[in-house]
Amino acid sequence: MAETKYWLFKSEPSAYSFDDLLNEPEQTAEWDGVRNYQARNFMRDDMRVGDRVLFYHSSAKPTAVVGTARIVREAYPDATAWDPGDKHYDPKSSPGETVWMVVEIRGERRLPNPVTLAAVKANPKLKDMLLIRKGQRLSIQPVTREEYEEILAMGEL
DNA sequence: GCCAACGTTGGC
DNA sequence: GCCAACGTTGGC
Repeated sequence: MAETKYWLFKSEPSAYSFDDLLNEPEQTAEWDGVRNYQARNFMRDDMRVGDRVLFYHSSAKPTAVVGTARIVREAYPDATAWDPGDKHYDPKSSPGETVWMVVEIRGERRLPNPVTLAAVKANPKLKDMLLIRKGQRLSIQPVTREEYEEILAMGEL
């Protein structure tokens, strides 16, 4: 059996929040609109059902990890890429020649105590997280098991 | 609203 | 293949 992996997904809550995810049927949503090759490669090549996800609110007050989720469906083509009316339309992609992919995630649990970016930066155990690396903008990032568990511990009161 | 950092595009 | 210009991300 493949080893469980750990991820951090960023979302601007004004566009799509953790509450939005929890309000979906089955708390499950397609993670579409990703238009970055590195993030796509993580989804396409590395994510497996059961992998754990930290859900992070960017451009929010405060910016924080607010909940957990799981990968519930592995990568398949992102149909929003060939919808001319979609915000993330990309003419490079077509049903015959897929460029962009999605996975599905299921919202799991809201953290009682959201772990703010400031709290992450203040914790020496988390000093290597990509999230706090200068200039790091990836919307999907790998996280180590240790980092994931530290965030969860901080997320309890 | 500003702007640094980064990825992508396109001219050459 | 280089690199300047441009668009986007995201913290502040």
